[in-house]
Amino acid sequence: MATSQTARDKLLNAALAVIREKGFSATTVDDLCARAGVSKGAFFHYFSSKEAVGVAAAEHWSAVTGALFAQAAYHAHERPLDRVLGYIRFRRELLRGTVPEFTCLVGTMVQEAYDLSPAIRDACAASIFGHADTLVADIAAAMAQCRVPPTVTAESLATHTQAVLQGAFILAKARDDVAVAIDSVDHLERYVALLFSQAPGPHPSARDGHNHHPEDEGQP
Amino acid sequence: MATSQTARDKLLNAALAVIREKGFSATTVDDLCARAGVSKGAFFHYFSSKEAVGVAAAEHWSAVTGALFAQAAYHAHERPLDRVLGYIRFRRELLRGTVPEFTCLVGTMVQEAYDLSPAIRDACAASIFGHADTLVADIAAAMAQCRVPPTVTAESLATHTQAVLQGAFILAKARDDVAVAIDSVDHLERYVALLFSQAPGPHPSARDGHNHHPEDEGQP
DNA sequence: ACACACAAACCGACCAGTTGGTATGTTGCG
DNA sequence: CGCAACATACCAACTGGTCGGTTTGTGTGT
Repeated sequence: MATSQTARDKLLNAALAVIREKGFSATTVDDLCARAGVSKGAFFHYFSSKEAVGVAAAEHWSAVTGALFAQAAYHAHERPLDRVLGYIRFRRELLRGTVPEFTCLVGTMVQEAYDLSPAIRDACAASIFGHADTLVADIAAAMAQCRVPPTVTAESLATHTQAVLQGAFILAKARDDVAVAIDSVDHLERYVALLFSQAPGPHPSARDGHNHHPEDEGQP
Repeated sequence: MATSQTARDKLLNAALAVIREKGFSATTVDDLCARAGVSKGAFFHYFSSKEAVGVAAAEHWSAVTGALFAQAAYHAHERPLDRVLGYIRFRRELLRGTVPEFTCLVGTMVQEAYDLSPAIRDACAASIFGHADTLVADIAAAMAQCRVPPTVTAESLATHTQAVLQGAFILAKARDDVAVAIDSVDHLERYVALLFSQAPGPHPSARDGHNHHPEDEGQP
């Protein structure tokens, strides 16, 4: 119900917005109270400390984004690879509006929380890697249908997609421009397409050596 | 140099360390003074504000890392593609020690500075994209020798490498483990290798390797 | 229907410690 | 001297957090 939104909900939604704009450390609890339109007493009624609202905001972020991706259309593709590529294209479509509107709350927070608060850092890590885990099944299914280099695992490719996205957000913030983020997502899509573009025969890799040129490592 | 290190130098080096650990907003000028072993008066003698030391730290970071990469060995490779891959491998070798020791100062700062200070954000952007620019010539030369998809540009691939690295730092911070960052750099190397290993298109004659280098940047 | 008990939700004034920044020095050297 | 390079003491504003109090909702006995 939008009408019976409790002060806790309002504070949590305010936290998503303000922390994405200013970062966690620069956000004051008065900021959150003002944005939420509640009093300081209400804040400390629901959250024992500023750190606690950081943890709760990360969990709230996981819930909100989890619902968004769960209902997205890319799951409907029949071929696993199309679901993976569909996910990447969906991420690109989300790159709209101002920078704080499409960047990732937990990616922003974890940078500051690394030293500040293990609890917040763990909540952010759970959000990022939990989201990555939702891709693993599709990637693994695609790998079962198509030969990829043997050192590639579904888990590492799933986390790599998150690395590219997080890095794209940083570059977009630096230049204050979405275009650079879109470019990186394009590269990510191209990488996945290339990885899975080899012939689908069940050949155990004979030729598939690691790309080490025998002539390099010469002399500096 | 080490003998006559002025308070400004000590503060700048302290800023590199502390801001990478705690982030910019959570760093106080007293933190910097304590780490540098100087007084607050010295701080405000050299820097007009906390924001000013952020800008100066970003510029100092550019100078330090610029020197590190300028003298690295990967420039010595003859084939441009080997220089590009050598850069990526060099970045992977730098992933050692604790997380705050290998992460990127300006990548950390720009997240917080986006809303806080345009001056800091611009200094961080200059550092990131200035570093990316040092790769463009080698990538362009590699593209001249090998066919890649037509939508790929040297500039966008150069910035993409930075996106992957910045994202890898975030994941490493979240999990407090270097391994996940190394994995992403592996994927980046594989992507570049795949991009430049495509079938050479309609003209196989242009593919025969080290024939003519339009220009060299000999740098022992 | 009504009065009452009781707890959760919420308010806003207040506090002690911290923050960025300043004013006023003191030192050392050409 | 005169000036740059520092140091010390200090301040006004702000910060996270506390505390007593008020409102609102809910169940209960009558």
